[in-house]
Amino acid sequence: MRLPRANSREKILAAAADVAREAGPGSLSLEAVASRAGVSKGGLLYNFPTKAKLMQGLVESYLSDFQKALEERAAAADHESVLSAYIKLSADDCERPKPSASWMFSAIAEDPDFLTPIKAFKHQLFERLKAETEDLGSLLVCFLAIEGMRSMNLFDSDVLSEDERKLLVSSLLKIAG
Amino acid sequence: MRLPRANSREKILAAAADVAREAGPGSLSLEAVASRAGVSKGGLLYNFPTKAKLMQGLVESYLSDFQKALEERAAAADHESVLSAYIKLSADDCERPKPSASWMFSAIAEDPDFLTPIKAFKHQLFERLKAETEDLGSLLVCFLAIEGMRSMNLFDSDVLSEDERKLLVSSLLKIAG
DNA sequence: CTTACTGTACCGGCTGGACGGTCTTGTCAA
DNA sequence: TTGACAAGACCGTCCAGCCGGTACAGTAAG
Repeated sequence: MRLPRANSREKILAAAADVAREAGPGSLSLEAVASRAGVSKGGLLYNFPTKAKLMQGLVESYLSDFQKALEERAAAADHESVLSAYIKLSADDCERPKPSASWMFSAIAEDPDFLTPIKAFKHQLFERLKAETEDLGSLLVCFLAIEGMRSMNLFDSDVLSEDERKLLVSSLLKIAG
Repeated sequence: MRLPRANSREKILAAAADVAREAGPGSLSLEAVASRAGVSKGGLLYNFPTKAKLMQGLVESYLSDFQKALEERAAAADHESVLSAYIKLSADDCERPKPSASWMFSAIAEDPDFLTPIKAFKHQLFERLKAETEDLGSLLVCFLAIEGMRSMNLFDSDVLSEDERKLLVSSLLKIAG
């Protein structure tokens, strides 16, 4: 029934993220992903020969999406710092009530090393921000606070109210200068 | 070989945390925990009738340990705020290179609801801090930055150097007032 | 135009193994 | 004797990975 013109890879990746978010990270099985993506298990394995490759694909697409979004924001208003762009981007990401990256937990359970590229990316981003910021203390506070915001969103922990998050973002932007 | 009076429960809990940390959160099986704790599978199931109960035990002991440590610190120097105590406690916790709570990933994979008590605890802590702090903006930044520090430690992400972490902590303490 | 070949994309059943949980039997200390 | 385990066999379930098909698409010879 060869579907006309669908990029199966992206469909599968999106389906995997959906399954992890909705059924829980522990329910991210190949069959669940295949069924969700409207693809047979064989078709899934054709695109991703192993579960590890699927996880890797998830990480890579996550990272490239993030980098693209960050670059776009940083380029759009070149008078503002990368740090500000990062703050705003993260705030927008965390606006969405449901965590979009629950699959990360599945990846960690599979093998903690899957997160290595993400760590490397963060390290690189941090170095980039250091080069642009004069006050290291402020940068540290901002960077870690964003990290905290992202982690809370990831853990689906709604400790902060809407207003509080807005206040947080504005405080961070002020600190960032 | 019945050992005299060793509290098996705690031994098992500690073993579970060790297994998750060393073999990865995905390798936290009952057999692995039992073997690590020097206990038979039957013995483990005697103490924790089900895996869910084991996870629950992990969460509860984590929370009670944390609360105890926080209370001790806050009481030791009653001239300092709870926020300062929380900052210092978290800094000390993150000093240890290896994350001590990888089991959390296992718990999430098993069932995300296991984290509910932890979320509730954090919410409660946040409310307590709000009552004590006059500047909500500063509190938010501090609270989230600590969250970020803890999450980085949890994910075993060593983006910050030793010096940077110290600078961060002193910056936070300054913001906390 | 047709037939035959080839490669791509995908289907779906199968299996071997791991895991959680149960149950039975044995053992030792209080 | 009884409570707190030890030891491990056993079962049902689930799942990743493999494999043998299948339905096209493109190409190219005849």
